[in-house]
Amino acid sequence: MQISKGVEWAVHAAALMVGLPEERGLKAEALARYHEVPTAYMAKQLQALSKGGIVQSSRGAHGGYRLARPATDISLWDITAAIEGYAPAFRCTEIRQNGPCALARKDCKTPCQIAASFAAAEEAFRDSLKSVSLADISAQFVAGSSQEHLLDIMHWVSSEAEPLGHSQQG
Amino acid sequence: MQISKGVEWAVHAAALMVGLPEERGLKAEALARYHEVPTAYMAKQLQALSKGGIVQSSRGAHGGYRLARPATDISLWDITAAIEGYAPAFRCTEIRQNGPCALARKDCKTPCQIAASFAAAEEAFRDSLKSVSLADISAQFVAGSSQEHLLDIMHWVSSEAEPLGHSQQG
DNA sequence: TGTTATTCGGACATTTAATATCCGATTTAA
DNA sequence: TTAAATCGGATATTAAATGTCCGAATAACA
Repeated sequence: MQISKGVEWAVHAAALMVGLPEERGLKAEALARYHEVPTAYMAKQLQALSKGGIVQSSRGAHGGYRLARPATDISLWDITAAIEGYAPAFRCTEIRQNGPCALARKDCKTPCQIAASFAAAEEAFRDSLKSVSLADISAQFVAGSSQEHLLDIMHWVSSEAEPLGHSQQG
Repeated sequence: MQISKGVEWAVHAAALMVGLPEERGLKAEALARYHEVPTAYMAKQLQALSKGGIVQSSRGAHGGYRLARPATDISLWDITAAIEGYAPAFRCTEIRQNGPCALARKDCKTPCQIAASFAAAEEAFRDSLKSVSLADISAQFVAGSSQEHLLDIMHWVSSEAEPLGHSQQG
């Protein structure tokens, strides 16, 4: 029951993109460098975010990534699902249909109590993550940081942010 | 983000043990055979349950397993934790302390908003599983099953359940 | 009381998934 | 048209989950 390390990186990277000016983006290498993580693997997470519609990407010279929609419309669950997929963590293999007291397939239309209980727990997990947006994360971060540190970040972002080309392909 | 298959087996096995008469147990091989799963791997899960204090074990001839305490006092979370461990699924690697805008270690006494949000989601997951006991699972199962099937199971259990020895070691 | 059959417990392979990396496809700007 | 730059998918490597085996310990029986 491990959440991929890529989720952590993806959320941090997405949170950094909240502060990007209009029509500007950050390339994968810069996003990796900001947190000192391996560039190629960071790039892989960004590809997943792109496929999931969380970020827009631009290729070629002066390419990069930026959020595909307002930070208020991106939840932590959206990012987690984009990286980890939507498959439930608890996999019911229907072993109740096995063995000397096996249940017939026709009597297994509804999930067993065990599978249902885990599904409910996972729903509670999802709902909790859905209730937190990138905008929330960003706002709390700003509120809890010194002006010095915030200026430091703004300076770095504006020095790295490039005006994107026009081929933004989701 | 996968929950081990062993958790499914362990919960089903534990649910079967709810119906055991006093002072009787089921051996690992029988518990594996009941659901047609590999004996050695089922045994491994039972060892984890034993270490976690969920079941009592007896070795030697006529040995076996039985629940270590009332089914009302064993939650799905207890079983999940015994198999998967208590480590949180989201691992914060403190990457906020890396890179050109790194935070100083002394400013990282409290977890970041991202780690805190995932911790809250996991707590919701745990709380949901804690609210379901083995007794609940068993009761719902009985309520939803035909008398024919229930008799079938009772017959199998009483034919397999052995009177345990006196070396019950937790 | 010793012996033997039986069962649990931990150490040991194998397979799958997560982690990390590289090179080609595509686009922009000059 | 060319060349530089960046994303995207295919490819290695490592860690974890899955599956198996044999020794340690116990109880029944002679």
